[in-house]
Amino acid sequence: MSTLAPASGKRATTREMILEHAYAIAIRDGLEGLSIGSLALDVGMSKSGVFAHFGSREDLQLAVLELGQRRFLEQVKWPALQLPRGLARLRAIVGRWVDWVQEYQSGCVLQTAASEYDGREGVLHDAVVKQQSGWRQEMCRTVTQAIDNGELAADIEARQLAFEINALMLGLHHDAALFGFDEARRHVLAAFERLLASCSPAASGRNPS
Amino acid sequence: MSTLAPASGKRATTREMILEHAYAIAIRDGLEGLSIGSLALDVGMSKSGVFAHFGSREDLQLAVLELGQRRFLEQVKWPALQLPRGLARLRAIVGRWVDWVQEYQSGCVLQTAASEYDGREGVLHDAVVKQQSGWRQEMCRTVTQAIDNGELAADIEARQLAFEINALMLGLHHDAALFGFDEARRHVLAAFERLLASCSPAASGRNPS
DNA sequence: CAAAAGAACGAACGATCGTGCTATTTTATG
DNA sequence: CATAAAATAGCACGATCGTTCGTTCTTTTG
Repeated sequence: MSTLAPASGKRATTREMILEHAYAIAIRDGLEGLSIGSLALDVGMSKSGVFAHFGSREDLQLAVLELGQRRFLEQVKWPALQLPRGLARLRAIVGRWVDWVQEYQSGCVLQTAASEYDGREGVLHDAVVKQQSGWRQEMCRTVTQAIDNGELAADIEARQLAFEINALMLGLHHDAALFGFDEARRHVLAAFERLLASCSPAASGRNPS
Repeated sequence: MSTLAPASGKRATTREMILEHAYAIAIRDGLEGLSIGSLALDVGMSKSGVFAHFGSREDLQLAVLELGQRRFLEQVKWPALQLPRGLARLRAIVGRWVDWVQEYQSGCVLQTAASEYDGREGVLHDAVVKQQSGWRQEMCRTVTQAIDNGELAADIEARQLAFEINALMLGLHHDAALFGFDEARRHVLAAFERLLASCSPAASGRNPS
């Protein structure tokens, strides 16, 4: 029992190493474009060796999707949680979200998966819906906290504002990939600031109803 | 030369019939999920019979993409052109665009293709970029005409507003597919109206700079 | 060091992929 | 109706797909 193995055991170690490569492939080619053969070639193992670590291709895809979600939360959510609830946290989330899109410009696994599996049914579809609706709910919660703080107008519909912010990030992703990141970021940040201004409790104008 | 053949010849006729089926498949499975074998099974022909109508799979995908673009323009752009230039036309475009998303809820070929080929290079990537940037430019032009008409504030950046409208439609597509169309439409229309209001020349507030 | 356990390999499977080639059938022409 | 031309079918190819199975190599355990 003098296991010098790195705490997690060899099995888990190589599994994570494989997942890392799979994640990189999925960023470029999507979860549907991820094949066990090319993955094995990439990690320098045999097909069956790679396959043995996941019961099936579907389980591999699921694992990659979960890795993407974990990365997203680590990079966007957790750091923002250190800021006080409300507007400050909302700004931090959006800022880090923009950085996230910049890092994975040519394909965030979560958004790619969303458009790959939104029409089909199956385990992956369910996982995508769960992931997307969960994150949306967290965005709603943060917006609600900003309202409770009095930092956003009281008559704001949290779901409406969360939808609009999400749409802006989709637009960022789309434009960054096709036309270039810099201008897309300018557009997103300008739109977000104007959106917040129109939601300010001092604003006399219309709010996202 | 007593051709009773329907004007376009048999070749073109069956080609269009095949394209129709390919379009339907691409809506569900994307252009990458479109295979000649399954398409042949769908139209009730042999693989080689279908293949002969397009020089390659890539040309088939290109043809489907072009069909999608033609459909989009027919359903969204052309009808809106009958309205006077400016704000009325912009509203018509957005309205018909929403209807378009409703019709092809589980996958507009254009958006699917955009997310499939934004990271790769090749003929399809180029076609997608050309299509997307062309349409964006048309949106910019309509916005500019509304400004020239005095229906939108003079200091509005057309590219910014066009980006925001496109982002809203991406959000509609995303939410409609994952969470249901009706609420997504509510969100989009509310956001669009608020966006227009904030761009009104009478508005004292900030505009999309 | 020997024995048991685990991890990776290599080969093969049936299927499907896109793409050629050659018949055969269907259509249009004189 | 005969004949040329076009459209489709049929077959096969090399590749790759996900998956299974038995063997070999490596690691851990007693």
